[in-house]
Amino acid sequence: MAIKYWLMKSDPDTYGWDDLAAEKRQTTCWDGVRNYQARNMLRDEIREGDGVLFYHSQTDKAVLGTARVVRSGYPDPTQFKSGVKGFDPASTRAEPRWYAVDIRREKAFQTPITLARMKEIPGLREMGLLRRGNRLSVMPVTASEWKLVVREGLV
DNA sequence: GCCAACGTTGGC
DNA sequence: GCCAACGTTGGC
Repeated sequence: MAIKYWLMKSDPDTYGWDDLAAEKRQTTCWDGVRNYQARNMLRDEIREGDGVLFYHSQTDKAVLGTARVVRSGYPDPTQFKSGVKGFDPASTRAEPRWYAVDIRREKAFQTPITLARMKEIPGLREMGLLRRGNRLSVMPVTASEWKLVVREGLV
C-alpha cells in the first residue's frame, strides 16, 4: 500500500515540536484526539510509515518539520484513566472509543513554513488546513502538497 | 479579545 | 428527530 501523508496540529503550549524532540527516541503517542472524524483517520487510515507534517497552531501557525508514523492506530490509553484529561467513562477496553498512533520526529525544517506562506503557494490552495473552519487536529495531505511543503522547509 | 465554524448536548 | 444553546478551536 502506498504511503500516505498527514498534517497533525498541536498547540505548542500544550505539546510542541520541542517536546517531541525531548522524548525518548523522539517518539510519542499522539493521544487526546476527541473528534470522531479525526478518530476514524487514526483508527482506519493512518499506517506505519506514513509521513506527518508537524504543525503548530496558535502563536506559531507553522509547520516545524516532519515526523513518521511508527505505530498505527491503537486505543488511546488516556481514555481509560480516571481523573486524567481525556478520560471517557463511556469507553471500555472491549469497545474503545478513541484511538492514537505513535509518531517519531524526523526532519526539522530549516525554515518553518508558516500558514501565511502556505497560502501563497498555488499548489496548496486545496489544502485542508487552509480551508475556513477546519479545526481538525489530524487531516490528510496529498503527495504533491507534502512535496511542496517539505521541499521548501528543508532548504 | 473577538468571532466564525462547528461539534455536542439536552429539552421537547 | 429537531434545533437552540453552549463549548471549543484557532485565525485574525
